[in-house]
Amino acid sequence: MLRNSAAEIPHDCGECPIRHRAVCSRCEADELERLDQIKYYRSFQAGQTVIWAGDRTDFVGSVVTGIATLTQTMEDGRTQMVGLLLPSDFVGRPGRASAAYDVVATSDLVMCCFRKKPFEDMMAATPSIAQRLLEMTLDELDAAREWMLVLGRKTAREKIASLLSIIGRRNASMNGQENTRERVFDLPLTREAMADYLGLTLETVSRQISALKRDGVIVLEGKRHVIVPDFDRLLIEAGDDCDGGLLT
Amino acid sequence: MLRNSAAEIPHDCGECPIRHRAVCSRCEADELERLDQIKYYRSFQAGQTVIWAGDRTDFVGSVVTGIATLTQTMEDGRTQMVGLLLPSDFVGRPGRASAAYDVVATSDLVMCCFRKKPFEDMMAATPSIAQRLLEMTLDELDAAREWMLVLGRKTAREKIASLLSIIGRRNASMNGQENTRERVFDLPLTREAMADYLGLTLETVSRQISALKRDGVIVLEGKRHVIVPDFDRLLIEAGDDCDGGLLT
DNA sequence: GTCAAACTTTGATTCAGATCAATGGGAAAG
DNA sequence: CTTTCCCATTGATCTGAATCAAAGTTTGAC
Repeated sequence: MLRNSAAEIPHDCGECPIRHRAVCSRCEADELERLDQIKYYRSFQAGQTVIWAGDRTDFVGSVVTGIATLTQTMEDGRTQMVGLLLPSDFVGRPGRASAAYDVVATSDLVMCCFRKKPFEDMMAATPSIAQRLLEMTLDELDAAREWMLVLGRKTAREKIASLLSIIGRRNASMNGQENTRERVFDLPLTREAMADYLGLTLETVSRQISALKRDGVIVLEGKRHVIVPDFDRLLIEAGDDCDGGLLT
Repeated sequence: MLRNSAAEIPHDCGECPIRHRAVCSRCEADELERLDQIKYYRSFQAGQTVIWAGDRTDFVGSVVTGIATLTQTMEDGRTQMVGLLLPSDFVGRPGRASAAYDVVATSDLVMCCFRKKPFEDMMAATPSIAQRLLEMTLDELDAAREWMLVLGRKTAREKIASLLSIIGRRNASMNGQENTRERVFDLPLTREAMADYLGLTLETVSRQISALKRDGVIVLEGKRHVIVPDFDRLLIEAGDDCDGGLLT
């Protein structure tokens, strides 16, 4: 059963953990105040579907804490993940009536939602929101295009190494532990979810993770806790340029 | 040798073939006039590289006529196309100093370019441009995500059928011949370019096109001219919903 | 007209990853 | 403590697409 824990959630934008990265990050105090009037928090449990593809949606919003996935499914059941939503990522498309993809909570999840119509109105009147959303959308487009290279041209081993390096990188940028040779993080995804992300089967994911472990590229503690002794080595395994690719 | 045929290009926005679809489509007369002052046309011959990945770029712009591709290349030479640029599509990213991808003219190409700094300034001051660019970027993101499903989960035959259906659809929407059972168009890409788009080899592309021809899904006249007797049949071969997917 | 270059098709063989099939934990429920 | 369920690993086999190889076709240059 759904237990809505909105009461435990901080409602003050000043203390919001994604205040400086989300769609509202460029808002002034008065703009935040107006956003505050149309916002509300929603909690989801791990495994819950947040939005069904094709459904009408009456809200957009930001991931505050937790992780969600954006997934596309074919009639015969084949599925492809098309986005991984981490804290501060935006969900929904202003100007569109129905959802294009399934959104599923991978961990327990808290979202800061805005009623759609008021948000659209506010966006039209508030350049700082529209500008930030454009910037975030362009970043997502770049990520999607990098992912197209992974899906289209990389081997299974390179795909796994690519996914690990992306998670390792995003994790480091949140903890401020960049530029360290060793990196440690938890995998937020099951083997099956990784397979859906990478266009592989879960068996192949498992085999390639075992292979990377055997070759000393990674060390596993349990199923989810990953230690990368030499991050550059991982990037080489991913087929990436060592300098970390295109983003600056 | 490069022959710049700018003299033959219409400079009047009122007669521009992409006036109603490009990034400037929502501009008023006075805004167009200001854009006019920072715009210039450039022509490229088929095969010419418009922008090299990593290069500093001092312009952004729109494809006016012709077709270009957006391509990513790994050190060992594997390449993946990550975008197909048709008339009205936008090239370049405001706010970024260097190009992330190679842009190559697939046919003879005319672009309407804006010097970057003035364009960025104007975007900040002109909501109609920023709004339209956001809309176009969201559309591209949707297209990229649909492509991720194609790359990650579809078979070679489905990939070819998907590409043909996308070209057939975009072509129909430009000629206003929607809703016809039969559709006719020219392939704007070589077999190799199709392979780069689909994450296949050119041999597999050739084989699957031959197979679709043998099975009567398509009729070929020459190498490039395609007749699709029953477009719904093609969509089924592509593994898509017959209703044409998510866009409305 | 011949020739060269670029593009395309088709065939034979190989191989990476899918599929089919057990087996192995670990955590929560009883 | 045992059972159950979910997730993960590992093995055996199969197959779709890659790779290697050779012609065929079209176009434009000379």
